[in-house]
Amino acid sequence: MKMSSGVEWALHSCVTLSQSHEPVPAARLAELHGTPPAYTAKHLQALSRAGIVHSTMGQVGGYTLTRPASEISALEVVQAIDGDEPAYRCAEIRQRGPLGIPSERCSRPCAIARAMTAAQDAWSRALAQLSIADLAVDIDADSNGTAMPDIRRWLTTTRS
Amino acid sequence: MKMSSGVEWALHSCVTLSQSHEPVPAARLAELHGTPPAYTAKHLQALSRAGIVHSTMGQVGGYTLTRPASEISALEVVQAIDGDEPAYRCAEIRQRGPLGIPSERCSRPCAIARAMTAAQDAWSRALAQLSIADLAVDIDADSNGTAMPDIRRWLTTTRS
DNA sequence: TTCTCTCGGATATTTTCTATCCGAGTTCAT
DNA sequence: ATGAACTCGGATAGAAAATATCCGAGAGAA
Repeated sequence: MKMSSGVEWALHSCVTLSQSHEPVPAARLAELHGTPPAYTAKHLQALSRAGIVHSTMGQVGGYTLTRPASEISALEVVQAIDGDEPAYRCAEIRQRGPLGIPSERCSRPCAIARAMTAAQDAWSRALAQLSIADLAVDIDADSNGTAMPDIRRWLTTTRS
Repeated sequence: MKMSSGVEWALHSCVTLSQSHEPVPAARLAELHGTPPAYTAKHLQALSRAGIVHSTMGQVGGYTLTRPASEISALEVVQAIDGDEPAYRCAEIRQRGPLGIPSERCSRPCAIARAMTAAQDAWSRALAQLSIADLAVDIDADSNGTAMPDIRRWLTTTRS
């Protein structure tokens, strides 16, 4: 049970985008984060499909957040990249084998599946109550308030 | 982020083993659950390595639980099969790129990694407070009290 | 109108998971 | 005591998924 490495890039990208009201190209995000340009772009496309970022084509195009960073949860980003299907998928073992239970008697999910669903719900709640804006604040605090200004400055001044 | 399908087989196997004080061979568990025999055996070996089940060799050998089912958590079984390393592994993006933070300034983990760790902890807690005995009770209740007696009867009477 | 720069989906490569087989070791019956 | 049958255990192929990449389609600026 491991998460795609793209999740990390996507979350960092969203935090970066929260610092810019102008479109930021995928190649620029990849350069800032030191990640493979083409693969980073692919993950941003997933964010676009999920409605988290908006893509602008053309010469001064790039990606922008579709909503305020405080209204985008970390869970949305994770699900956009890693998929929204639960980690545990019940194969209905209880219906198989010599003691298999007929399906008409299986109205509610298996007890094991219920436990796994409850655990995943706890995981989801923890990420749902955390916004991209919260992450930006935390990252900025870790650097004594220099990280976000540095990003804003780099985005506006530096040109490849 | 998906969990190995062997987790489901392992949990069902542990519930079944909790109904027998005599060793149950891997092939028998596979037959009962309708799962691939060889692959089921491989997962039981993982449980053995984790100290959850004890293997007995020889003609009347098989697997038994090393502890009472009430003292074996679902989390232990999941970690034995799926591995105990966290789903999110921070690649330290904050240290890379033109705005990379020197490693000596990264005493605590990245804010994103902290959030992911907190989410995984919530998930782990939900599974840690659930025992194999609890699962057996729940599964039995779903069948109006017929499932566990049926398993005990099948284990003692049926012979391949 | 032309050109440059952007995103988007289709395409190879690597890694992981799934599934299987055969040998080492142990116990029971003779 | 001996032999035979049954068990687990690790090493071995095959399939699926994730990783990483490239090139074409589309939009805006000059």
